[in-house]
Amino acid sequence: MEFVLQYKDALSKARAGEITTSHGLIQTPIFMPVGTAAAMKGIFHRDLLSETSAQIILANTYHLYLRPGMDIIRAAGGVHRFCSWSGPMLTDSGGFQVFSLAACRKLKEDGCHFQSHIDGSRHVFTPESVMDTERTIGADIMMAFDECTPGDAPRDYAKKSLALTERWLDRCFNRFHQTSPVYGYEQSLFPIVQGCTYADLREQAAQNVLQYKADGYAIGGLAVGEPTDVMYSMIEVVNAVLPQDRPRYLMGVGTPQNILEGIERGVDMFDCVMPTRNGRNGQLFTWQGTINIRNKKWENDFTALDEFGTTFVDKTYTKAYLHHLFACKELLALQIATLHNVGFYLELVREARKHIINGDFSSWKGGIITQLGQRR
RNA sequence: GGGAAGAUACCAGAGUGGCCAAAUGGGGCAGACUGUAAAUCUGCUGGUUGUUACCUUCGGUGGUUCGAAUCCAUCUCUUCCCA
Repeated sequence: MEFVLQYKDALSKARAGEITTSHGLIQTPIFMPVGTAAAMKGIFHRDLLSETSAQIILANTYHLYLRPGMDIIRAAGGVHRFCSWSGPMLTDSGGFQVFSLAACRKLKEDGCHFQSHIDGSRHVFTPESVMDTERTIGADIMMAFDECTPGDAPRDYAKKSLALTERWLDRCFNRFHQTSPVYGYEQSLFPIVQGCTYADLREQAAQNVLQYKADGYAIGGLAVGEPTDVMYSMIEVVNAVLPQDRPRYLMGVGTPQNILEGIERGVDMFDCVMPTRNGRNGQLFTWQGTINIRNKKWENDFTALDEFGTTFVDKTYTKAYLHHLFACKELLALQIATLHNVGFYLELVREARKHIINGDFSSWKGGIITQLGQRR
């Protein structure tokens, strides 16, 4: 994997660059749609490509490990072939499930002991086993196995948690270097900076990951309960330490506003379930802010779904029609809303990149934030 | 013509003397959702009022009772069964 930093904004930390992977180019800043089980809920990969111009998508180690299991992925020839996506892919390690499935797991020094949310069966995820699993899945970018620390963790816990993540990180890189790609193309491993909401822990964590000379670096453990302003300041602390010549990935973020603020602070890559999940729940992201298409006010609005939208659904369908589809719980509603939202997110980062290159990112961003609404 | 059951809030449907402004679904209205246990979850859904409180409601009318959606009488309507 290679990263070329192409443009740097004069008035902010915003950057535009290009990542080269074995499965193609990624122009940054980029948003990566989340397809946890190697599927974008409600969108054909074909449409993801042709309608939203998605350049890289996510899948999840924990979920793919449980279903369909590594035997099937290996037999399929890796995740790209299995799900028919020929572009770049990234796998999260299961570190987020340490957080989101806290109710069914025990953290130990060796790793995380999960009890499957599907059938209750027990599975131990160690840094080594996760590296092996991510090798088998075969994504272009593998994430280190970490503990995603809750945003409201007290300092003592955050410190202990970070220390565990750092010991695991060392084991991840050891295993990563001891093993080879299964399918012949290169894979990269990104470490994840934790440290919760404590600036000194974040800075120390950022310093610590530098030793691995990774192809890219991630900022994790944000947008997990802490105030948004705190998230922004943590990004600043970490990005001040991370190298300029490697991509920075802010994990799990976020709202359109969060993404613009992240870009302004030097983040290159984002992922979030928000456009897909919220879309399925009737929330549409637009340049005028979010709308809840289930609200009665759209019942007789026969204007285009989104006159500024870039996907075919935006001009093909009306707000009234999508409102109706949600009221009837039609499957088509989920497809339309999801495609629209993912299309919007990718248009958002394309525009950001364009304005970074044009040299007017800051003023453009200010205007857009006003348009979207300051909230969140 | 004879017999039986029933009428409850937008709909369906519990309740069968006080704890009932009335369970539960559905529908409706709004909100939440950030490395996906999520096509999910939460709140509200007679009126006025600040969660206290009061007022008007359980087919109509009239009773019994300290007190009625609940008991009695009667009327109207609905459904089913037998001819």
